[in-house]
Amino acid sequence: MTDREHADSQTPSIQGSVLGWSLTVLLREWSALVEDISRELPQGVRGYQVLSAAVHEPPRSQLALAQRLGIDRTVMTYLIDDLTAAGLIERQPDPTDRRARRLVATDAGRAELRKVERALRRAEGEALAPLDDDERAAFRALLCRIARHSAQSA
Amino acid sequence: MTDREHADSQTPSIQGSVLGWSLTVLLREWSALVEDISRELPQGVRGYQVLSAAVHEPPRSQLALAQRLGIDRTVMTYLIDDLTAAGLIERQPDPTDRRARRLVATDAGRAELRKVERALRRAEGEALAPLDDDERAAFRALLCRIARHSAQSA
DNA sequence: TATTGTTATACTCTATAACTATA
DNA sequence: TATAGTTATAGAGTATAACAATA
Repeated sequence: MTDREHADSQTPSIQGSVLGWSLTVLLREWSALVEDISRELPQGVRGYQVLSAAVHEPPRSQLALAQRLGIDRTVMTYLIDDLTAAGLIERQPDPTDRRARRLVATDAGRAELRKVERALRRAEGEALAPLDDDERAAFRALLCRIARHSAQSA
Repeated sequence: MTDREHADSQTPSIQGSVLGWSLTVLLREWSALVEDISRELPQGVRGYQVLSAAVHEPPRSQLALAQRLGIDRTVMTYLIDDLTAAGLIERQPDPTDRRARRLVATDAGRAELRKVERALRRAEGEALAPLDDDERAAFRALLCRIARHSAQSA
Protein backbone atom coordinates (compact mmCIF):
# COMPACT_ATOMS: atom_id res chain seq x y z
CA MET A 1 0.00 0.00 0.00
CA THR A 2 1.41 2.09 -0.10
CA ASP A 3 -1.32 3.74 -1.68
CA ARG A 4 -2.74 7.18 -1.84
CA GLU A 5 -6.20 8.57 -1.81
CA HIS A 6 -7.43 12.11 -1.49
CA ALA A 7 -4.04 13.00 -0.17
CA ASP A 8 -4.06 16.67 -1.00
CA SER A 9 -4.69 19.57 1.30
CA GLN A 10 -8.44 19.64 0.71
CA THR A 11 -10.97 18.35 3.13
CA PRO A 12 -11.81 14.77 2.24
CA SER A 13 -14.69 14.44 -0.16
CA ILE A 14 -15.87 10.91 0.45
CA GLN A 15 -19.08 11.32 2.36
CA GLY A 16 -19.05 9.71 5.76
CA SER A 17 -15.66 8.17 5.24
CA VAL A 18 -13.33 10.58 6.95
CA LEU A 19 -11.65 7.70 8.69
CA GLY A 20 -10.68 6.11 5.40
CA TRP A 21 -9.14 9.31 4.16
CA SER A 22 -7.30 10.01 7.41
CA LEU A 23 -5.98 6.50 7.64
CA THR A 24 -4.72 6.64 4.10
CA VAL A 25 -2.95 9.92 4.67
CA LEU A 26 -1.40 8.76 7.92
CA LEU A 27 -0.43 5.45 6.41
CA ARG A 28 1.34 7.15 3.58
CA GLU A 29 3.24 9.48 5.89
CA TRP A 30 4.27 6.72 8.26
CA SER A 31 5.39 4.44 5.46
CA ALA A 32 7.48 7.23 4.00
CA LEU A 33 9.07 7.93 7.38
CA VAL A 34 9.92 4.29 8.04
CA GLU A 35 11.21 3.88 4.52
CA ASP A 36 13.38 6.94 4.83
CA ILE A 37 14.79 5.94 8.19
CA SER A 38 15.59 2.37 7.22
CA ARG A 39 17.10 3.40 3.92
CA GLU A 40 20.63 3.01 5.28
CA LEU A 41 20.03 -0.62 6.19
CA PRO A 42 20.48 -3.36 3.60
CA GLN A 43 17.14 -4.06 1.92
CA GLY A 44 15.53 -1.04 3.54
CA VAL A 45 12.29 -1.64 5.44
CA ARG A 46 12.56 -5.39 5.13
CA GLY A 47 16.07 -5.38 6.45
CA TYR A 48 14.77 -3.43 9.44
CA GLN A 49 11.96 -5.91 10.02
CA VAL A 50 14.32 -8.87 10.00
CA LEU A 51 16.88 -7.14 12.18
CA SER A 52 14.21 -6.08 14.64
CA ALA A 53 12.91 -9.62 14.91
CA ALA A 54 16.42 -10.98 15.36
CA VAL A 55 17.04 -8.58 18.25
CA HIS A 56 13.71 -8.45 20.03
CA GLU A 57 12.27 -11.90 19.49
CA PRO A 58 13.36 -15.44 20.22
CA PRO A 59 15.48 -16.94 17.43
CA ARG A 60 13.55 -18.43 14.55
CA SER A 61 14.32 -20.29 11.38
CA GLN A 62 14.38 -18.40 8.11
CA LEU A 63 11.16 -19.99 7.03
CA ALA A 64 9.33 -19.20 10.26
CA LEU A 65 10.40 -15.58 10.10
CA ALA A 66 9.50 -15.28 6.43
CA GLN A 67 6.00 -16.55 7.12
CA ARG A 68 5.57 -14.21 10.05
CA LEU A 69 6.68 -11.19 8.04
CA GLY A 70 4.65 -12.22 5.02
CA ILE A 71 7.55 -12.42 2.62
CA ASP A 72 8.62 -15.24 0.38
CA ARG A 73 11.23 -17.68 1.63
CA THR A 74 13.24 -17.21 -1.58
CA VAL A 75 13.61 -13.47 -1.05
CA MET A 76 14.43 -14.18 2.58
CA THR A 77 17.60 -15.85 1.35
CA TYR A 78 18.80 -12.71 -0.47
CA LEU A 79 17.70 -10.53 2.41
CA ILE A 80 19.77 -12.47 4.91
CA ASP A 81 22.68 -12.69 2.51
CA ASP A 82 22.84 -8.89 2.50
CA LEU A 83 22.35 -8.51 6.24
CA THR A 84 25.09 -11.02 7.02
CA ALA A 85 27.41 -9.42 4.47
CA ALA A 86 26.88 -6.16 6.34
CA GLY A 87 27.74 -7.95 9.59
CA LEU A 88 24.38 -7.25 11.23
CA ILE A 89 23.05 -10.77 11.71
CA GLU A 90 24.34 -14.32 11.55
CA ARG A 91 23.04 -17.68 10.43
CA GLN A 92 23.60 -20.17 13.23
CA PRO A 93 22.98 -23.90 12.97
CA ASP A 94 19.90 -25.13 14.77
CA PRO A 95 21.06 -27.89 17.14
CA THR A 96 17.70 -29.64 16.87
CA ASP A 97 17.38 -29.59 13.10
CA ARG A 98 20.40 -29.55 10.86
CA ARG A 99 18.37 -28.27 7.92
CA ALA A 100 17.36 -25.04 9.63
CA ARG A 101 19.33 -21.85 10.35
CA ARG A 102 18.64 -19.69 13.37
CA LEU A 103 18.90 -15.97 12.82
CA VAL A 104 20.66 -14.01 15.53
CA ALA A 105 21.82 -10.40 15.58
CA THR A 106 25.46 -9.46 16.02
CA ASP A 107 26.59 -6.72 18.38
CA ALA A 108 26.92 -4.42 15.40
CA GLY A 109 23.38 -5.33 14.40
CA ARG A 110 22.06 -4.43 17.84
CA ALA A 111 23.84 -1.11 17.78
CA GLU A 112 22.53 -0.33 14.32
CA LEU A 113 18.99 -1.20 15.34
CA ARG A 114 19.20 1.10 18.35
CA LYS A 115 20.03 3.97 16.02
CA VAL A 116 17.11 3.18 13.77
CA GLU A 117 14.72 2.91 16.70
CA ARG A 118 15.84 6.25 18.07
CA ALA A 119 15.05 7.81 14.70
CA LEU A 120 11.68 6.09 14.64
CA ARG A 121 10.75 7.52 18.03
CA ARG A 122 11.63 10.97 16.75
CA ALA A 123 9.47 10.33 13.70
CA GLU A 124 6.57 9.37 15.92
CA GLY A 125 6.87 12.72 17.61
CA GLU A 126 6.69 14.47 14.27
CA ALA A 127 3.68 12.46 13.17
CA LEU A 128 1.80 13.40 16.34
CA ALA A 129 2.93 17.01 16.27
CA PRO A 130 -0.55 18.58 16.13
CA LEU A 131 -1.62 16.89 19.38
CA ASP A 132 -0.79 17.96 22.91
CA ASP A 133 0.46 15.51 25.51
CA ASP A 134 -2.93 14.37 26.79
CA GLU A 135 -4.23 13.93 23.27
CA ARG A 136 -1.20 11.93 22.29
CA ALA A 137 -1.69 9.59 25.19
CA ALA A 138 -5.36 9.18 24.33
CA PHE A 139 -4.57 8.53 20.69
CA ARG A 140 -1.90 5.98 21.52
CA ALA A 141 -4.24 4.17 23.89
CA LEU A 142 -7.10 3.98 21.40
CA LEU A 143 -4.84 2.99 18.54
CA CYS A 144 -3.20 0.33 20.64
CA ARG A 145 -6.53 -1.24 21.50
CA ILE A 146 -7.53 -1.31 17.85
CA ALA A 147 -4.24 -2.84 16.84
CA ARG A 148 -4.35 -5.48 19.55
CA HIS A 149 -7.81 -6.49 18.48
CA SER A 150 -6.71 -6.63 14.87
CA ALA A 151 -3.60 -8.64 15.64
CA GLN A 152 -5.55 -11.13 17.74
CA SER A 153 -8.12 -11.84 15.08
CA ALA A 154 -5.43 -12.24 12.44
CA MET B 1 3.57 0.04 2.16
CA THR B 2 2.12 -2.14 2.76
CA ASP B 3 4.66 -3.40 5.08
CA ARG B 4 4.56 -5.47 8.19
CA GLU B 5 6.28 -5.32 11.51
CA HIS B 6 5.63 -7.16 14.72
CA ALA B 7 2.25 -8.09 13.38
CA ASP B 8 1.61 -11.12 15.50
CA SER B 9 -0.57 -11.44 18.53
CA GLN B 10 2.18 -10.66 21.00
CA THR B 11 2.55 -7.40 22.78
CA PRO B 12 4.86 -5.15 20.81
CA SER B 13 8.47 -5.52 21.75
CA ILE B 14 10.00 -2.29 20.50
CA GLN B 15 10.63 -0.34 23.65
CA GLY B 16 8.70 2.91 23.79
CA SER B 17 7.48 2.53 20.28
CA VAL B 18 3.99 1.21 20.72
CA LEU B 19 2.72 3.74 18.26
CA GLY B 20 4.90 2.39 15.48
CA TRP B 21 3.72 -1.13 16.08
CA SER B 22 0.06 -0.13 16.34
CA LEU B 23 0.22 1.98 13.23
CA THR B 24 1.81 -0.81 11.29
CA VAL B 25 -0.80 -3.31 12.37
CA LEU B 26 -3.71 -0.99 11.69
CA LEU B 27 -2.40 0.14 8.36
CA ARG B 28 -1.85 -3.39 7.27
CA GLU B 29 -5.39 -4.30 8.15
CA TRP B 30 -6.79 -1.24 6.44
CA SER B 31 -4.77 -1.82 3.28
CA ALA B 32 -5.97 -5.39 3.14
CA LEU B 33 -9.58 -4.30 3.57
CA VAL B 34 -9.38 -1.65 0.86
CA GLU B 35 -7.59 -4.04 -1.44
CA ASP B 36 -10.17 -6.71 -0.88
CA ILE B 37 -13.10 -4.37 -1.41
CA SER B 38 -11.75 -2.80 -4.59
CA ARG B 39 -10.73 -6.13 -6.03
CA GLU B 40 -13.79 -6.24 -8.27
CA LEU B 41 -12.86 -2.95 -9.90
CA PRO B 42 -10.44 -2.88 -12.84
CA GLN B 43 -6.92 -2.26 -11.52
CA GLY B 44 -8.00 -2.74 -7.93
CA VAL B 45 -7.10 0.01 -5.48
CA ARG B 46 -5.84 2.31 -8.18
CA GLY B 47 -8.99 1.88 -10.18
CA TYR B 48 -10.88 2.89 -7.08
CA GLN B 49 -8.73 5.96 -6.56
CA VAL B 50 -9.25 7.16 -10.12
CA LEU B 51 -12.97 6.44 -10.07
CA SER B 52 -13.34 8.21 -6.75
CA ALA B 53 -11.57 11.28 -8.06
CA ALA B 54 -13.67 11.26 -11.22
CA VAL B 55 -16.86 11.21 -9.16
CA HIS B 56 -16.03 13.44 -6.20
CA GLU B 57 -13.65 15.98 -7.64
CA PRO B 58 -13.74 18.48 -10.47
CA PRO B 59 -12.62 16.99 -13.80
CA ARG B 60 -8.91 16.88 -14.35
CA SER B 61 -6.55 15.86 -17.10
CA GLN B 62 -4.90 12.46 -16.96
CA LEU B 63 -1.58 14.02 -16.13
CA ALA B 64 -2.95 16.19 -13.33
CA LEU B 65 -4.67 13.22 -11.74
CA ALA B 66 -1.63 11.01 -12.12
CA GLN B 67 0.53 13.55 -10.32
CA ARG B 68 -2.03 13.97 -7.55
CA LEU B 69 -2.30 10.23 -6.99
CA GLY B 70 1.44 9.74 -7.24
CA ILE B 71 1.36 7.32 -10.13
CA ASP B 72 3.18 7.46 -13.45
CA ARG B 73 1.41 8.97 -16.42
CA THR B 74 2.24 5.89 -18.49
CA VAL B 75 0.44 3.55 -16.12
CA MET B 76 -2.41 6.04 -16.00
CA THR B 77 -3.00 5.27 -19.66
CA TYR B 78 -3.51 1.56 -19.04
CA LEU B 79 -5.54 2.27 -15.94
CA ILE B 80 -7.99 4.46 -17.83
CA ASP B 81 -8.07 2.04 -20.74
CA ASP B 82 -9.38 -0.63 -18.39
CA LEU B 83 -11.82 1.66 -16.60
CA THR B 84 -13.30 2.90 -19.87
CA ALA B 85 -13.48 -0.63 -21.26
CA ALA B 86 -15.54 -1.50 -18.16
CA GLY B 87 -17.76 1.50 -18.88
CA LEU B 88 -17.01 3.24 -15.58
CA ILE B 89 -15.38 6.44 -16.79
CA GLU B 90 -14.95 8.33 -20.07
CA ARG B 91 -12.24 10.37 -21.72
CA GLN B 92 -13.77 13.67 -22.83
CA PRO B 93 -11.99 16.26 -24.94
CA ASP B 94 -10.89 19.35 -23.06
CA PRO B 95 -12.42 22.33 -24.90
CA THR B 96 -9.53 24.55 -23.86
CA ASP B 97 -6.68 22.21 -24.83
CA ARG B 98 -7.08 19.67 -27.57
CA ARG B 99 -4.14 17.64 -26.30
CA ALA B 100 -5.71 16.92 -22.92
CA ARG B 101 -8.49 14.50 -21.93
CA ARG B 102 -10.85 15.18 -19.08
CA LEU B 103 -11.83 12.20 -16.98
CA VAL B 104 -15.51 11.95 -16.05
CA ALA B 105 -17.43 9.10 -14.48
CA THR B 106 -20.35 7.43 -16.23
CA ASP B 107 -23.61 6.64 -14.46
CA ALA B 108 -22.46 3.04 -14.17
CA GLY B 109 -19.22 4.30 -12.64
CA ARG B 110 -21.08 6.34 -10.05
CA ALA B 111 -23.25 3.38 -9.13
CA GLU B 112 -20.24 1.12 -8.84
CA LEU B 113 -18.44 3.61 -6.63
CA ARG B 114 -21.44 3.87 -4.33
CA LYS B 115 -21.26 0.13 -3.79
CA VAL B 116 -17.57 0.28 -3.01
CA GLU B 117 -18.03 3.16 -0.59
CA ARG B 118 -20.78 1.32 1.24
CA ALA B 119 -18.43 -1.60 1.70
CA LEU B 120 -15.70 0.74 2.90
CA ARG B 121 -17.96 2.22 5.56
CA ARG B 122 -18.76 -1.26 6.77
CA ALA B 123 -15.04 -2.02 6.88
CA GLU B 124 -14.46 1.08 8.99
CA GLY B 125 -16.94 -0.25 11.48
CA GLU B 126 -15.09 -3.54 11.68
CA ALA B 127 -11.74 -1.84 12.11
CA LEU B 128 -13.06 0.22 15.02
CA ALA B 129 -14.95 -2.69 16.55
CA PRO B 130 -13.17 -2.66 19.94
CA LEU B 131 -14.17 0.97 20.59
CA ASP B 132 -17.53 2.25 21.84
CA ASP B 133 -19.29 5.19 20.20
CA ASP B 134 -17.61 7.92 22.22
CA GLU B 135 -14.21 6.41 21.73
CA ARG B 136 -14.76 6.10 18.01
CA ALA B 137 -15.66 9.74 17.76
CA ALA B 138 -12.60 10.71 19.75
CA PHE B 139 -10.36 8.53 17.65
CA ARG B 140 -11.76 9.89 14.39
CA ALA B 141 -11.29 13.46 15.58
CA LEU B 142 -7.69 12.95 16.65
CA LEU B 143 -6.81 11.00 13.54
CA CYS B 144 -8.39 13.60 11.35
CA ARG B 145 -6.33 16.37 12.91
CA ILE B 146 -3.15 14.39 12.39
CA ALA B 147 -4.04 13.66 8.80
CA ARG B 148 -4.95 17.26 8.05
CA HIS B 149 -1.66 18.43 9.46
CA SER B 150 0.18 15.84 7.42
CA ALA B 151 -1.68 16.66 4.23
CA GLN B 152 -1.03 20.37 4.66
CA SER B 153 2.68 20.01 5.10
CA ALA B 154 2.92 17.64 2.13
C1' DT C 1 7.90 -38.78 1.59
C1' DA C 2 8.05 -34.11 3.55
C1' DT C 3 10.67 -29.94 4.80
C1' DT C 4 14.60 -26.21 5.03
C1' DG C 5 17.26 -23.52 2.43
C1' DT C 6 19.25 -22.38 -2.09
C1' DT C 7 19.42 -21.51 -6.97
C1' DA C 8 17.51 -20.80 -11.63
C1' DT C 9 13.80 -19.40 -14.42
C1' DA C 10 9.66 -16.90 -15.66
C1' DC C 11 6.50 -13.44 -14.85
C1' DT C 12 4.65 -8.93 -13.37
C1' DC C 13 5.07 -4.46 -12.37
C1' DT C 14 7.31 -0.14 -12.92
C1' DA C 15 10.31 3.21 -14.91
C1' DT C 16 12.68 5.19 -19.20
C1' DA C 17 12.65 6.61 -23.67
C1' DA C 18 10.69 7.61 -28.00
C1' DC C 19 6.74 9.06 -30.80
C1' DT C 20 2.18 11.96 -32.17
C1' DA C 21 -0.59 15.70 -31.84
C1' DT C 22 -1.23 19.79 -30.18
C1' DA C 23 0.28 24.33 -27.77
C1' DT D 1 10.37 24.44 -28.05
C1' DA D 2 7.40 22.43 -24.59
C1' DT D 3 3.44 19.59 -23.09
C1' DA D 4 -0.57 15.72 -23.03
C1' DG D 5 -1.09 11.34 -24.11
C1' DT D 6 0.39 6.98 -26.12
C1' DT D 7 3.41 3.18 -27.22
C1' DA D 8 7.64 0.30 -26.91
C1' DT D 9 11.49 -1.20 -24.42
C1' DA D 10 14.28 -2.20 -20.41
C1' DG D 11 14.83 -2.93 -15.63
C1' DA D 12 13.51 -4.16 -10.85
C1' DG D 13 11.00 -6.84 -8.09
C1' DT D 14 8.29 -11.01 -7.33
C1' DA D 15 6.68 -15.55 -7.69
C1' DT D 16 7.27 -20.49 -9.51
C1' DA D 17 9.87 -24.49 -10.04
C1' DA D 18 13.64 -27.43 -9.40
C1' DC D 19 17.46 -28.98 -6.56
C1' DA D 20 20.47 -30.65 -2.35
C1' DA D 21 20.54 -31.77 2.38
C1' DT D 22 18.14 -33.43 6.19
C1' DA D 23 14.00 -35.05 8.75
